[in-house]
Amino acid sequence: MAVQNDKAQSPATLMDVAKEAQVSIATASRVLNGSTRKVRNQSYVKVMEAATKLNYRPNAYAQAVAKGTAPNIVLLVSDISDPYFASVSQGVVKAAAERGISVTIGVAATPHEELEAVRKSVSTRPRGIIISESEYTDAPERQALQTELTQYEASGGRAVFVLNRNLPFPAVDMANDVGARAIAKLIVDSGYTRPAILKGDDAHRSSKERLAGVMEVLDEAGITVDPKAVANGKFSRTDGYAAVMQMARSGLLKPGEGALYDGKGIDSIIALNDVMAIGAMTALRANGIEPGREIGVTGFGDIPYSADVFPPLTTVHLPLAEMGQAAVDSILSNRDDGEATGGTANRLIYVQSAPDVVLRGSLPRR
Amino acid sequence: MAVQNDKAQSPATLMDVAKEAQVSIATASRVLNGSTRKVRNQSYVKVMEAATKLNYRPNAYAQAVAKGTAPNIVLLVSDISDPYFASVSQGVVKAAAERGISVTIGVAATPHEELEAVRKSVSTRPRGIIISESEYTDAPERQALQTELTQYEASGGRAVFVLNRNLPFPAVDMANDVGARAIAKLIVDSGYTRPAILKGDDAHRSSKERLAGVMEVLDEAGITVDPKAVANGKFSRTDGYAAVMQMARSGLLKPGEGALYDGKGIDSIIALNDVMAIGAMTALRANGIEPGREIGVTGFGDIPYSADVFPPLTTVHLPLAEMGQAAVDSILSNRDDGEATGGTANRLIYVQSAPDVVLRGSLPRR
DNA sequence: CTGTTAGCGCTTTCAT
DNA sequence: ATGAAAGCGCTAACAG
Repeated sequence: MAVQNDKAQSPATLMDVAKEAQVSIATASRVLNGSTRKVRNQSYVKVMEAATKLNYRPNAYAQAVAKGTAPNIVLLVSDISDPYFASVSQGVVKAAAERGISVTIGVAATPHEELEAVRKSVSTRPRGIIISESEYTDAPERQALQTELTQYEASGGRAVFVLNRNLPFPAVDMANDVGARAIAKLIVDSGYTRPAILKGDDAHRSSKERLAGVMEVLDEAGITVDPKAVANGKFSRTDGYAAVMQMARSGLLKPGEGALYDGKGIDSIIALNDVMAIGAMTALRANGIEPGREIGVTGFGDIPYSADVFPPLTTVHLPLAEMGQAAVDSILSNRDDGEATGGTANRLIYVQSAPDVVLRGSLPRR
Repeated sequence: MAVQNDKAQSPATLMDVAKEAQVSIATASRVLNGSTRKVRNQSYVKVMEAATKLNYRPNAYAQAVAKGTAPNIVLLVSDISDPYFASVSQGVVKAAAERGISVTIGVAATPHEELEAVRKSVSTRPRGIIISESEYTDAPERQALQTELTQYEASGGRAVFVLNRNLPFPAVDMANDVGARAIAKLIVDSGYTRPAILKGDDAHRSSKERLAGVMEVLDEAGITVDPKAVANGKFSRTDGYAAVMQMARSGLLKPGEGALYDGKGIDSIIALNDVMAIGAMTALRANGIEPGREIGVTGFGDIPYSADVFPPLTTVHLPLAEMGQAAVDSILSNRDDGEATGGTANRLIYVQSAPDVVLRGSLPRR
């Protein structure tokens, strides 16, 4: 019976390589990792050969400890499987990969989880922390989060919010209000007069801004939104679906029966988010109502699949992936560039493209 | 003018805490991180207070170096924004988080990138590497990848494939053939006789298995698939769309004109993957054909949004998130449990639920 | 160009 | 129960 020799065999270390190549460990380090190589060609070759032979892989953690930082950033989202976050993540991962930086994705759905996630992240001393969270601007954890991030920045890290900045840190932002006004204008111009609105939590920054923009235009147009036609929810497919089902159950959807708009029912649904809009469309169908025909629907975000539902969703285009990239760029940018403008704290990072309306089939002219 | 004191201020270290609490660094370590705490209550309190006061956060890298491993696993996908991967990722992240493990997500779209990603991952000495890649079972990198992973396993790591294992390592698998036969049977039983098939690359394992299952049933039913009605592509929305557009351009879609099935055209589309099916439906519409009415459509996977397209997609349900969880479980499971069954190499990890067909509107009876 | 030698922050025997 | 000290694998001065 063989000796217990199938134990885990640890990977070759720099020292192993140095020995094999008969050079000092410092030299080995220089050729294998160091930047400006000032090594004799002969040693270089010897080290490379030894490394290959031993299948050497540097220990990233040891490097990180020795250097003080590691080439990685962490991205916090509330749900990776939400197409919105998926698109942002894609941009983040791509931009990071191009710079040789890896990204750790953490999921945090509640303010509490978020705080915990940030704490854990800080332990990892990343170059930056991107928070692409979507809920709650005012939670009890808010203060603790701010403290944590401030501390983190003081130690050289960079915190960046994406689209829903609710604390004094740099943030990638888009003109939510502009997009909201555009979509509302389209509603008005297309002849709709009795909209329902599907919004997010009032503490949700983006939702609030979009709502404000929409209301402004509606007001100007002399359209009064029936309070009963404004539904709350999270920015999720499920809540969009639920909101419409609720309206249906209350008999608020059908003209005549409904108490909405003096019994005339709604003629459109303005969802402040694409997935809500998609959920709403499905719910409409579940009630025998053809979305886009009987009731116009609009979204916000232009996630990839908004073009594949039927009728295809008219929505506001947000450059999701670019926003993710911008966040990474911001983290990796020169650390002192905020000095001149009074610190980095409140810097807003705008992505080039504007939030334009994408016209598709879900909102035909009346 | 103040001294340059706004420099990055490094976070408190264990030593700082120890000093502050007036105990040894070892004691501090024990209360803050060590498992079985055998520390006097008094010291415990002192250390905790000091840690809080100094806002101590352990340096994860230093811990990793000292311990030899770190609590993290890496997940490789080819595209996070694909709902399929997003769902799997969700399961992975969730399961990992429950065990206090963080997951680093890497994106690798080509075999080459994949190999590079694995190499980089290994540097990070993770507990495990999950590969949820979808293309190419035979690429030149294949051998190198196997070597790399074998080495990795030898050093105590765990490699796990998800659904598309193409190398001798453990894999989370589902009975693709069973699902495929079921969907094909449904096609036949529903009265369809002239299907088009949208498949992935022939080197793609899942695609191959599904195709085989479908063909088997079709054969049994005496249905001969017109070769021109079989389209290749990647498992992507875009390729599904493109495949159908291509058929349309070639005049293969419409009865009479088409050369398919003796000029009678296809009556259904069997996509071996949901996103392809969704792309195909949109393409059908772009050609004035109503999916689900004129031409039946089926998918495979049951991604979240397959219920939101119209008509809702009839597809094979795959427990995506559960598969991700299973991969994590496998990595974290006892390392020696494979011994009895002749090693861990070829172990297949089946997830409980079966690949059942989900009946929705896209495939009405004829 | 290359080797020596301190650390980096933390864990973990080994004594006490 | 607690402290001293030896690493973990690697980088970065600092001398040659």
